[in-house]
Amino acid sequence: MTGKKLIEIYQLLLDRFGPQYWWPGETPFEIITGAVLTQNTNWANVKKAIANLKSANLLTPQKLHNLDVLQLAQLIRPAGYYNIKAKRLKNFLAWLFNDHNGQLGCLEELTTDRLRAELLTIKGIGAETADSILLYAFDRETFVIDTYTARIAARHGLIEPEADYEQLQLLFQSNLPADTKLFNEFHALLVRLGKEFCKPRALCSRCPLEKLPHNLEIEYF
DNA sequence: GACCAGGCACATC
DNA sequence: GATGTGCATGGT
Repeated sequence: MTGKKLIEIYQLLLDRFGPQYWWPGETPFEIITGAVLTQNTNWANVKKAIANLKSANLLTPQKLHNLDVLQLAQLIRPAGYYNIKAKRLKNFLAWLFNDHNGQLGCLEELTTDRLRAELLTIKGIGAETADSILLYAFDRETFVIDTYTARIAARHGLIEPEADYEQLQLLFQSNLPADTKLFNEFHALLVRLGKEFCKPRALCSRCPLEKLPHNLEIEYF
């Protein structure tokens, strides 16, 4: 695997789909909230939950921190898993207020490694959610690995299908220039590709990357 | 009605 | 350490 090849894939996707303008969210806190709500969930459902929070004028760290967890759960219901996600948002806010004065701005002072490590201590924030927050809310040079990215990389023989999160992240981070704009757009484009062409139980048909060596031994992932 | 969606923690072996 | 399971709504 070479950086050149990944860049070629990126350029091909950008030519095909155009810029995706990620992350869809107006503020860092909206991005963080969306990152938790979208766990294993269609973004259309997340939008409804975020719209509920916005129309209730509650989409700030302070207001959600003060809100009863059961009320929060009801507001985010459309996003699914609403009880556990309400708790996860509360866990994030407890950390923010207990350890960082309730100020997202305080997090800017932390190194990326430190911030990532702290995010991962929060129950409900795993590797992908942490990296989404780092890249899209804090503009840190971290490549986000999601289900689509893993599936696409495996099917196109960019990596072994058993590769874990760290190996996948290393693939992208060690073969691309550390550029948040690039990481942002590339990941968004991979999700776009995944949604349209890389379904779990069907081989891609007319995949935009089909000129790449497609590993036909791997039927499903 | 089955399948899928921009995961994660926890139980069990 | 690997594998299985609960969490849940809403669109196709």
